[in-house]
Amino acid sequence: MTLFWTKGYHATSLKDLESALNMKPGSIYAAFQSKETLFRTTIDRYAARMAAEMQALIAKGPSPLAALQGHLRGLAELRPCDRPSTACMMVKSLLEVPQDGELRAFITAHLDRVEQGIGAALEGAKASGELPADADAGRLARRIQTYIFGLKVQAQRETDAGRMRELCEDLAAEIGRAARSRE
Amino acid sequence: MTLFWTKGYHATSLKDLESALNMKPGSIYAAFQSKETLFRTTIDRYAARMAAEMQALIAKGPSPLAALQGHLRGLAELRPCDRPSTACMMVKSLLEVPQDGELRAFITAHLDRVEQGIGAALEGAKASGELPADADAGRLARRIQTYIFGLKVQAQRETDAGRMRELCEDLAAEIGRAARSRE
DNA sequence: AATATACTTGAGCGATTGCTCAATAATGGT
DNA sequence: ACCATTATTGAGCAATCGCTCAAGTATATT
Repeated sequence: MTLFWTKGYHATSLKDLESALNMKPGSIYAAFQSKETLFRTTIDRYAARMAAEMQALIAKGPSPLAALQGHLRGLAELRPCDRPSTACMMVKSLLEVPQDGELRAFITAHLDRVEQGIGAALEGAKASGELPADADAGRLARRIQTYIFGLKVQAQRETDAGRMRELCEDLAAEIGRAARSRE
Repeated sequence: MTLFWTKGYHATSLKDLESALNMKPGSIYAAFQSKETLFRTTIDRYAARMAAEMQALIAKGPSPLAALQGHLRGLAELRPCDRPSTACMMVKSLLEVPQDGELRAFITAHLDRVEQGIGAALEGAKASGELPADADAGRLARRIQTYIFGLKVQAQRETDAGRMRELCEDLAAEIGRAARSRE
């Protein structure tokens, strides 16, 4: 996963995978049927972790909205040393994979699931009164996901930690404002 | 450019380039010294066009801020048939290229320039009173660029045109609100 | 201990990668 | 019309790509 995450699908060779997995080509092809299938499996695992983290985050936080705001603020602390890459593997893969291929559909399906996860959390926020009853949870969810995408791209190039913190703060605050006024 | 834009750097082979440029390998290596140099040249050209479009947009619009808002709304109309890809070639390349390489620095430098272009336009907005005099132009510029990044990623997966329009509208409106209140 | 089953090995396949270079064609100056 | 210069050609290089498979090694069953 680290390999695909950092180098991307095309730039990761089987030699890379052999040494990382400590397996010879034959074993790799016995376990996974092809490089693409292995990649797909990796994406699955990554998506599952992503969804679980999101779930845990929302469950642990004081409230769904506060948790999501906290998540956005947390993106300021992304450091290349902690994780393989500050970028989202899903977004990297989305942009790398051919437009009309099945891999593309596979990835977008996962992103849809994450978006719906956020949406479900926001529905919960509506039920508890944190969000107005007439708020459009799906629309706000899409917006939050867009913020996350944008922030993780920025994290790839931003060198100044302070500015990154400002940016995350701005977007987190923005979510709060958007939630207060009805959409 | 179309090739690198749609397929990405690694997935574009010299055979692809040969047929697209209608040149044999020798000529390509006489004109550009390597695939990477050709890619770099392409990025340069793309960045120049990007900057020029941005400049033209701001010059043509009723005001800098309105022009930027209009640009965000315009992202809803991105269609794969118009341009090679709805994604930004710069962002695609940023995510594909190795973290510490010189190509990375090359791309981030271009993105910095675009950000500063937006910042300069916002300074103009301050001068004309469209933006409060104490507003942080650079900070807002970074935010707008982040929105653009996020929206162009979303454009890669969003199938529903209406939802995309909503999203762009939300972010465009948000820029207006952020500009009105001081940062 | 013998046998059946499952997993691993690594040499090497054909195809493709980015790229070179001697030979050839086109161009421009006089 | 001539030659010097510049540009193009395309066969093909070494290296690498993703991948296969017969042979070998470990594990489980009896």
